[in-house]
Amino acid sequence: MTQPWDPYARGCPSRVVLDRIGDRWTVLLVGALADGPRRFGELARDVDGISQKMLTQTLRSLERDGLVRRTVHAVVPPRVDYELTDAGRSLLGPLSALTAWAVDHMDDIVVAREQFDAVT
Amino acid sequence: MTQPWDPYARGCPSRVVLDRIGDRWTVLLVGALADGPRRFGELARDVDGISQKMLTQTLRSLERDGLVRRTVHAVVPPRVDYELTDAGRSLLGPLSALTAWAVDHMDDIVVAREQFDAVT
DNA sequence: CAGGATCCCGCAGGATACTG
DNA sequence: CAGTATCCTGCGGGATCCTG
Repeated sequence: MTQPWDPYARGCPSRVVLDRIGDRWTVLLVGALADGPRRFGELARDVDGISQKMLTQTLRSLERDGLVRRTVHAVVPPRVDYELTDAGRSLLGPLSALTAWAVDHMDDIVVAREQFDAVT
Repeated sequence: MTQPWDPYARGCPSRVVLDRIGDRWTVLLVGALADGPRRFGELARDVDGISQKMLTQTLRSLERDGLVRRTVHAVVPPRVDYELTDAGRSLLGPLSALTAWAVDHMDDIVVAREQFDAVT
């Protein structure tokens, strides 16, 4: 239980990673790439509500972190594929556990909120 | 695999939950409460870098979602305990999987970033 | 089609001061 | 001690227009 690293400490590298997860779109995007390579436009359509700017930006961050590989095909019109690296795929497990939890508990949470708001 | 709910859809309640996880402090705070009840001041000290405002705010959100229970002891000086509810504790599993992943991969990620930045 | 470049607004969130 | 109240700023992030 005693971890060599303390995620709660400000300087800890693992916290950097947690911050990345804490990005609104990262989780959604990794999930959207779960089933294989996707093109820019596909991702824009799949992840509801994301802007091109955020899509580009998040994709870059993931690429920078070595979680996503970007492949440019020299054709016209341009074609660019994004796919998870091995590291990226390894994140899928923990993430799906999280979304599963989300789906399992969303009803309870919605109810809890309504009760809380009713009192306040 | 085919979920009845689509977390990628904007209106899906599960997305609300994901947004909550996507809060910078939520994950850290839930982790800090893992071992049992904690007082306000303890949490402020344990979670490095959090401001009082954010601590209060995040704690409220968690309480509102039914993940944390707030107990006020009528003594002077005031004493307030925060502890995870059953629902809150159920989040611990998925979350620890995530932090474990973070600790496991942080080195790779740091290296990947340096390489990426070196090229760019 | 895949993005880069800009403009701009809202609000997350920090710092500080005050209170029961 | 455990907050609330207020002020203020950075930047997250959307909308829009442009290019190879």
